[in-house]
Amino acid sequence: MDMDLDDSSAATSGVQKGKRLLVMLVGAPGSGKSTLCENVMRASKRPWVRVCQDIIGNGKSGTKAQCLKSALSALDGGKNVFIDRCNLDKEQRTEFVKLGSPQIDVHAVVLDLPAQLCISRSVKRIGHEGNLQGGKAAAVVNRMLQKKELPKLNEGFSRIMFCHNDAEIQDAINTYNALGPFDDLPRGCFGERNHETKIQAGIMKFMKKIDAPSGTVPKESSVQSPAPHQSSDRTNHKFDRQGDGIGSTNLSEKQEKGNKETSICPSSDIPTLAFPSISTADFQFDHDKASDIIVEKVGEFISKLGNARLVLVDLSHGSKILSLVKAKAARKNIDSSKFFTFVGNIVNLSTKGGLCCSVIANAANWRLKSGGGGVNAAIFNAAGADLEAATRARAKMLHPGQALVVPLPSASPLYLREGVTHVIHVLGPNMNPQRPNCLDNDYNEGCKLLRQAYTSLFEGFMSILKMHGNELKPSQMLRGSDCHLDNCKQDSDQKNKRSDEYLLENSKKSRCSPVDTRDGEAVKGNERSRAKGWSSWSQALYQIAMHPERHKGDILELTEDVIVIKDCYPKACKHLLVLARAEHLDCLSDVHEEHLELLRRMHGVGLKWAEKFLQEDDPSLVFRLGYHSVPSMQQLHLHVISQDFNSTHLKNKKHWNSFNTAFFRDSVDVIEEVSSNGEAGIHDEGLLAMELRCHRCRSAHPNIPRLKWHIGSCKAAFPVALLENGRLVFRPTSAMATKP
DNA sequence: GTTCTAGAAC
DNA sequence: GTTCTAGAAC
Repeated sequence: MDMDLDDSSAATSGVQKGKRLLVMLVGAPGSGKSTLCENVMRASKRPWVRVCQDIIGNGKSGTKAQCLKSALSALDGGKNVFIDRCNLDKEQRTEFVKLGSPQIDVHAVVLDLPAQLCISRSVKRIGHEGNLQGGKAAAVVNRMLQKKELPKLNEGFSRIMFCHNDAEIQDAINTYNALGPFDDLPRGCFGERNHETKIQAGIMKFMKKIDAPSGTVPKESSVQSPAPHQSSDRTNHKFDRQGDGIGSTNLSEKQEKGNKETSICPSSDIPTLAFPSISTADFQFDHDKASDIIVEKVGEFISKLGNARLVLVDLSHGSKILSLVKAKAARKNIDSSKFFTFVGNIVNLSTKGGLCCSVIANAANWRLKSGGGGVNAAIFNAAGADLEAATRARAKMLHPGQALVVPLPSASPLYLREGVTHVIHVLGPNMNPQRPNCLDNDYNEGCKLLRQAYTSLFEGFMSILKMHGNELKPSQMLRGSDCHLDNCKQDSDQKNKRSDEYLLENSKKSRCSPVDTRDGEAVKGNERSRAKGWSSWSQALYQIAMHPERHKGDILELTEDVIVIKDCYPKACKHLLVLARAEHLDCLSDVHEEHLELLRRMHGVGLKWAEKFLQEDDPSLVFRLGYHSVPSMQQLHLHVISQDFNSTHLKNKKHWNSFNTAFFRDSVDVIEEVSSNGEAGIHDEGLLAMELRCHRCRSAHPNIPRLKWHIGSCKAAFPVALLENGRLVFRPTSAMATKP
C-alpha cells in the first residue's frame, strides 16, 4: 500500500463484499475532514482507505493525479475510500466522481462550518500534514471559501450530507460507522441549508412522487428543487397585451391546479424578459428619444435572442412610452411575437396578467437599494429581503448605463409566486434635477447612456440564456408521466447555479469612485467625471493635475508630465503622491501600453523622492511605491509611502488594507504587467475588508488600535515577496534598493 | 477621500 | 461604562 493511504485498523485486511463507497469530503482546511476520517476508520465495520493529498507524495503534499490513482487502486482492492482534500469546487471533484460505477457509490460529506471557526482552527494548529497553519492559513482559508461551490447531486453523487456544526459531523460519523458491508445509505441530499426544501415538497406533491428516503436517514432529508417551472406549452398573451391583437390563451385547468398547489407560477416555454422603460419615469428622460432608443436596441438584439422574447411593460393603459414604442416597432417591422408591449405591474405579470417572465428588469437607483418609488420599490418589496441581500453580495452600486444580473433567491416570493428567476438591475441616465447625477438636459450624453443601459440589459438577459440554455423545457418534466427526479434536479441545478458569471456590465470598466449621493443635488464637475461618476470631493487630484498654477503652495515638484504633492492625509511618516498629468487617465484600469513611459517616469520620480527622504531625513525608513487597484480619487496617482504607517490619519481597516493587501499594486509590478500584457491587474475591493495583519510578521490583530500598537514595535523582517524585485526601497547603501 | 454617529463589541 | 467599526452624509 502507498504511504499516502491510511488503512482502517478495524478492517485492514477486509475486502468489501457489497457495494464500495467513495466518500468525498468537502470542506475548508480546519473544517474537520481528517478527524472525521479518523473517527470512521477507527470504528467502522468496513475496510476504509483515506486518500489525503497533503501526504500523498511520500508523506508530503502531492497532486490530484496521485490521489486519483491511489483511490482507484484502493477501490479495485475492495476498499471504501475517503477523499480527504478540500474539493471545494466542482472542477476539483469531477475526476473523482468519475470513479463511481454500478458497484461504487460516490457520496459527498460537506463540512460547511463557519469560516471563522475553520480559520481559527487552521491558524492555531501545529504539525499540520499540509503545513497549513499559523498566519498563512487564514488567508488561504479565506481565499478558498470565497470560491466555494457546494456539491450537487447532478455532479454524479448518489448522496450528499451537509454538516454545519460538530454535532452534525458526529451524525455523519455515526452514519458511516453504522454501515455494515452490505448496507446501503439512502440517496439524495441531507441537511442542506437552503430554502428549497419547501419548494421541493410542493413540486413532489404536484408530481405525486413523494418518496421519503428510509432506513438510517436523518429526518431532515430533502432533495434539491427544480427552479420554478415554466409549465405551459403555449404563449400567454392573456389579458391587456397591447398592440397586434394576438389572441389570448387561458391557462389550462391542470396548470391552474398545479399552480395553486405548488405556489409556482405557470409560464411559457419561451424565455421572456420583461422590462420597464428606463429613465422615462422619475428620471424624466424625453419619451420620444427614449422610444427611438428602445426600438433601436430591441431591433439590434432581437435576432440574437433565439426564441426568447422581450416585453416592454408599463402600468398605465394610456402610457405614452408604450404607444410610441408600439408604433415605432410596427414601422420597423419588428417581429411582434418576439417583442411586444404589455400593460401590467411588473411584479405580478404572471398571477395578474398571465404573462410569465422568468427575467424582469428593474429601473434601479445607483445604490441598488430598495425604496424610492415606482418599479424599483415595487420589485424590492415584492421580492423580499433576499433580493437585497443577493444584490448586495454582487455589487454595491451601479453607474448610469450599467446593468447587474442577480439570480433571485429561491425563497423569494417573486420567485415562488411569479416564477421570476432573475432580476436585472439597470441604471439609466437622469434628466431630473431633483435626482443625483442630473445631465442638465445633455441629451448627447443621455442618449449614449440610455443606449448603453439597454445594451447592458439585453446582454445580461443573453448571458442568462447562455448559462441556462435557451432550449430548456422544464414544463415537459413536470407534465411528463415518466418525469424522472434526476432530470428535474439536473435542470434545477442548472437554473440555480449561482456564479459571478451573472455579473455583467456593459461599461468598459468599473469606475473608480462612488458617485455623489445626495438626492436633489446635481453633481458638478467636468464632463468626463460626470459620465464616470466622480463626485466633487474625488476630483481634487484631477484639479491639481490639470491646473497646477492654482495649487502652487501644495506642489513639491512639477514637470511636463507629473506633479508631486504631499498626501493631504498621510498614512505614514512620509507619504507623497506622484500625479500623472495626462487627461483621461483616472485610475489603473485606464493604463495601457502607451502609458508605459509615463509609468516609468512616475516611478523614477517617486524613487528619487524616497531616496531623498532616506538620505536627508531618516535612513531607517523603508518605502514602497504603488497604486491602489481602485482609487477613491480621480487621476492616476502613485503612492510613495514609508512603511512605518505611523500616522493619526490611518484610522480604519480600509486605510490599512489599501496599502497592505494585494489591493496595493507595486509600481514595479504594474510596469512589468503593462509591459507584457498591455494592462495591470486590478485586485478586488473585497480585499479591503480582510482581517488586519501586520505587514512584516503577518500576525493578525482584532482592531486598528491593537494593530497600530503592534506595528509600532514589530521589527520582523519583511515578507520575502516584498523584498524581491525592488518592491521595497531601503537606504541607498542597501543591496535591496533596485530600480526596475 | 473625511467626518459623524449609531450601535456593536468589549 | 468605553472603545471601535461601519455606514451615511458630505
